[in-house]
Amino acid sequence: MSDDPATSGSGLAAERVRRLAQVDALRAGGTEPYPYRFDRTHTVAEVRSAWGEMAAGAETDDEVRVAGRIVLVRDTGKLVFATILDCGAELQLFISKAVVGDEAFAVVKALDRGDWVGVHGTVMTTRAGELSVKVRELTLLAKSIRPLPDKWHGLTDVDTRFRQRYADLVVNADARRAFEVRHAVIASFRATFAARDYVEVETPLLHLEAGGAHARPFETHHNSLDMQLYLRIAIELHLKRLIVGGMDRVFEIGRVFRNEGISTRHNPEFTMMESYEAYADYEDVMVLTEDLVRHAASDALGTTVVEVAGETIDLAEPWPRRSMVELASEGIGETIHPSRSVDELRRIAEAHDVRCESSWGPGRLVEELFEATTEKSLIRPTFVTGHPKETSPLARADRNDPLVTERFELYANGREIANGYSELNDPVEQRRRFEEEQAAKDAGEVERGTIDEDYLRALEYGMPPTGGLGIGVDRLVMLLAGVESIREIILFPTLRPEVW
RNA sequence: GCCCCUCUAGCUCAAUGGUUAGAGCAGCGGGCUUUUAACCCGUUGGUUCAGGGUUCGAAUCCCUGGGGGGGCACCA
Repeated sequence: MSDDPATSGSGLAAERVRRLAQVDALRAGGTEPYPYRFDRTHTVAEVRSAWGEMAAGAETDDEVRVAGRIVLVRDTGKLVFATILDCGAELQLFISKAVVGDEAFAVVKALDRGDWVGVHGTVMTTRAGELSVKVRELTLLAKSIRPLPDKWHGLTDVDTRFRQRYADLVVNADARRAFEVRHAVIASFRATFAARDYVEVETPLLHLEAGGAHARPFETHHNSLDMQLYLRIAIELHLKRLIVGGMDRVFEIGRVFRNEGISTRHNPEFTMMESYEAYADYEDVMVLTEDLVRHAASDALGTTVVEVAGETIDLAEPWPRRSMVELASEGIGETIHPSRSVDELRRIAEAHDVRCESSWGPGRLVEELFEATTEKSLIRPTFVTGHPKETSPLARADRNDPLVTERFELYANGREIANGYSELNDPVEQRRRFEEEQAAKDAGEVERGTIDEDYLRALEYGMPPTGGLGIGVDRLVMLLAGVESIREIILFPTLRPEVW
C-alpha cells in the first residue's frame, strides 16, 4: 500500500485514500464505522453545567455517555487528550491506555480530527483543572474522510466559509454565535407574539401579483396550470386579508424574494416578520416594535446594551420619533415637504447632487432628499415617521396632513430595520392608489405595483382599523450580532455556482 | 451593469522578474501517561484559479475568462 503514489503523499486525495482504507479495514475487522445510533446520557453542555465547578485533580464515580466531533487531539504516548465538540460546547476526553486496554487504545490512536465519537466514562478534572471524561469505552460514530480546516486559524477564506458553511460552523465559534443570535431572535419574536395572543400563520410564497412592496420579483412558472407566478416580495396583502376574515392578530415569519443586487446588506432571499393587529394604529405599532426588539436583544444577548458603529446603545431607552419632512428639512436647510412643487424640489435635489428622475413626483423627491441627507447618520434606533403618500400606497393618510401617511420606518446603524403603518382600509381610496401604481409601472417604473383586484374585494367586505409591521429579521440580527455583512447571518447566502 | 482589490499545499500564510516555489498546522514514521494550538526528532505533499502573451527567465508584468471581497448603481 505504501508503494501506491495515492497513499504515499499527504495532499487531499492521499488523505482521503488513507482514511477510506481505514474505513475498509474497520469493516474487515468487524467494526462498523457508521453505526446507526448511540445512547447518550448527557450533552456536553449538560456535563459542563452539572460538573463544571470541580476543583483540579478531582475524580468521580459519576458515569456519563457523551458524544461529539473530535476537533483537537493531544497525544502524549500512552495517554491521549481529545477535545470533542457537541452542539457548540467542548469537552475534553481523557483516554489512558491502561484504562481502555491495548486493543481499544490502538483504535483511539487511529482516530482523526473530524471523526464523530461516543464515549462512556466517568467525570473528572485533570491536574490543570480541565473538566474531562475519563474514557472507559469509545465508539466511532462516523468516520471523517476529509480533513478539517486549520485547528488554530480555522477557516478565514470568506468564499470557502460561505460555500462550506458546515466546515465554518465546525471550526469558527464566531460563526456559530452569530446564528445562535439569529435563532434566539426568531424564537423571541414568537414568544412576544404568543404572549399577546397573536396567531402565527402561513401564506403563499407563490403569488399571482407580486405586491406589498416596491421591488422586482423573481418569476416562475406553474406547468400544469401553464401560469406565470411570482415569488413573493412581501407578506402584507395576504395577512391583511386575514384581518378582513376576522383573525384580528396575526403574524408570519418567512422568506421573501427580491430580484435585485447583492450587497453586504442585501441577499436575494431574506427573512421578513410581518404582523397585523386590528383596532391599532401606527403609534401602537411603534410600541410593539420597541417591545419586540428589546425582548429579542435580552433573549439573544442577555442584555439590551449593544455596540453599534462604535457607540454604546441601550435599546431599553426610548427611541426618538422624528418626521421625515422635519429631518429632510434639517438636512437641506430649508423646508422640504411634498406640498412644494416638483420643479422646486427637483432643483433642490440637483443642487445637493441627489439623483432624480423625471417620473418622480414631490413625494418621492422628499423621500430621496431624506435618504441622501439623513439616513446614514441614524445610528441610534430612530423612528422616522410621515412618509409621503406617493411612496406609501398601502398606508393611510395622516389624520393631520393629507400629503403624508401614518407610517414609520425604524432606522439603526444607518439601515432600515422595520416599517409599519396605519393600514389603508378604505377600498375606494386603495383602488385609487393602486391605479397610480399601475400607471407608474406602465410608464416604465418596473418596481411599482399593480392593481390587486382580490385584495380590493377583501377590503370591500370591510377591514377594521389595523396597524401593521414588517421587520427585516436579517438586518435586526446583524445589528444585535454586531456583524457588517448579511452573509454572516444567513447560513447559505446566495452565491454564484461553484466550479468543480 | 460599472470601478477597485484579491486568488500560492487540505487549512493559515511566505517568496526584488533570477537556482529545483518555502514555513507552520494537518498527514505519515518514531519517542513521550496530566496535555491545553501539547512537545521533541524525521518526513511526504504544488496544474501558484484557467488560458494566452511579454521575457534569456513569470507565482510576480500584460491581456482574456472564472471565483470571491469592497464600493457605486439598483433596492421603501
